[in-house]
Amino acid sequence: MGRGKVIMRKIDNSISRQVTFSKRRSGVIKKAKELAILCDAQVGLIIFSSNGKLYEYATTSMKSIMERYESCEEMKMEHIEHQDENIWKWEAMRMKNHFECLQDYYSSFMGEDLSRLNVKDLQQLEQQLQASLHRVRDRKKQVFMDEIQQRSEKEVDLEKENIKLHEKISTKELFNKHTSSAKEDSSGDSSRVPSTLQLW
Amino acid sequence: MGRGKVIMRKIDNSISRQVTFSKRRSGVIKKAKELAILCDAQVGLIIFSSNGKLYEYATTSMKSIMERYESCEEMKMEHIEHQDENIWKWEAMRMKNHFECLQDYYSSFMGEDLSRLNVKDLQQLEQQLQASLHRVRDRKKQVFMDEIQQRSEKEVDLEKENIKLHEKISTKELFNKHTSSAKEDSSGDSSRVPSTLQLW
DNA sequence: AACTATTTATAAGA
DNA sequence: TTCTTATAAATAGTT
Repeated sequence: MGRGKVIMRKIDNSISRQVTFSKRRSGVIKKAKELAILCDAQVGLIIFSSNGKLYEYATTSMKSIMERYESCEEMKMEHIEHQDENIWKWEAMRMKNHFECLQDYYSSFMGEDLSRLNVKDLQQLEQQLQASLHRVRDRKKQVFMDEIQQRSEKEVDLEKENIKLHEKISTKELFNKHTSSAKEDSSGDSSRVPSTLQLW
Repeated sequence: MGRGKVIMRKIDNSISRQVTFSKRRSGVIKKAKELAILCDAQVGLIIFSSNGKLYEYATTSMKSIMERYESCEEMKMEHIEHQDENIWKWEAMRMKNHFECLQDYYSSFMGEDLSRLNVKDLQQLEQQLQASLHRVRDRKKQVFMDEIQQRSEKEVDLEKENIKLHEKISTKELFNKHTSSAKEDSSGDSSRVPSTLQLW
């Protein structure tokens, strides 16, 4: 909405960045006010300019909004704790969200014809995309590594337990053989259980 | 911006209020994102619908934004209390705040411990940090230059006034010499005052 | 700070 | 809900 389309990245020129900040800041605050009034919503908006100046808008008081937010967060946490069921689902959603966010940021570039951008712009875009990709990949790798680590630890524990159980059974059999006559042949079965892998 | 002008008051119809909320909520969040990206601002936006559902957007994390807000509020209070007392203290705190902002940005950008980063990432991070440092230094320099400029202007004014006073005194002495006999020797003192520097 | 050509957001309709 | 479209509103570039 202006004389030209705007590319979604930090405005290089400091002066025009400041001017745009001033214009858009008031725009966003106006929109927030309208949302609050029209839709009976509670809104809190905090903006720090790049030189660190604070601007704010809140329907009631920022303090009360932030308190309400905090209590909401607590509730969310509790909810997540209770559904320890599947971390992976949550993680997947987090990744999806992250990806969608990146897509949002860069879809404007992708949809446009890149021929309009100069070499500098393209290089910058390339770098940004690469950096983002790295972040996502790194995070993904980390998550996988954690999972493998966990599973490996569990495996070790199970193996140990397995060995103990074998020993127990062997001892019991020895005891049985010495104190009474053999009635059943159960020793063969237990010795056939593989000691290196447990498929639970 | 729609088929008709909209009156700024709570929408009566619950259904259309919800629809409008949904549309405008995403609009405001989009605007906030754009402001953050284009103008390199830090933004935190909290929205509660009239049914109490929470929606949010934050450039870094809401927690860090809120903390920064709190520290800013404190600063404001102190600044108001001490008023004009010390501009420099305030400036120092502003710089600190700015630095914390950068820290926020880069900690979220790179994850947490650097041991996981490769050479390329480290180099990139180094470059970015250097650029940021430059920004901070430039700002600092600017502040110093402004101060020097102010003082220099004040000095010039004082010098001018000084010269005028000297002239006045000289004239008076001349008048006194001509109209009455010499009683006191005060002319020597005034001529000894240096005309180029005033140590107030 | 204003202006205005355009883009963008969105109200109403489907 | 989601898409479409006419129109209001925001704003980029300019003065």
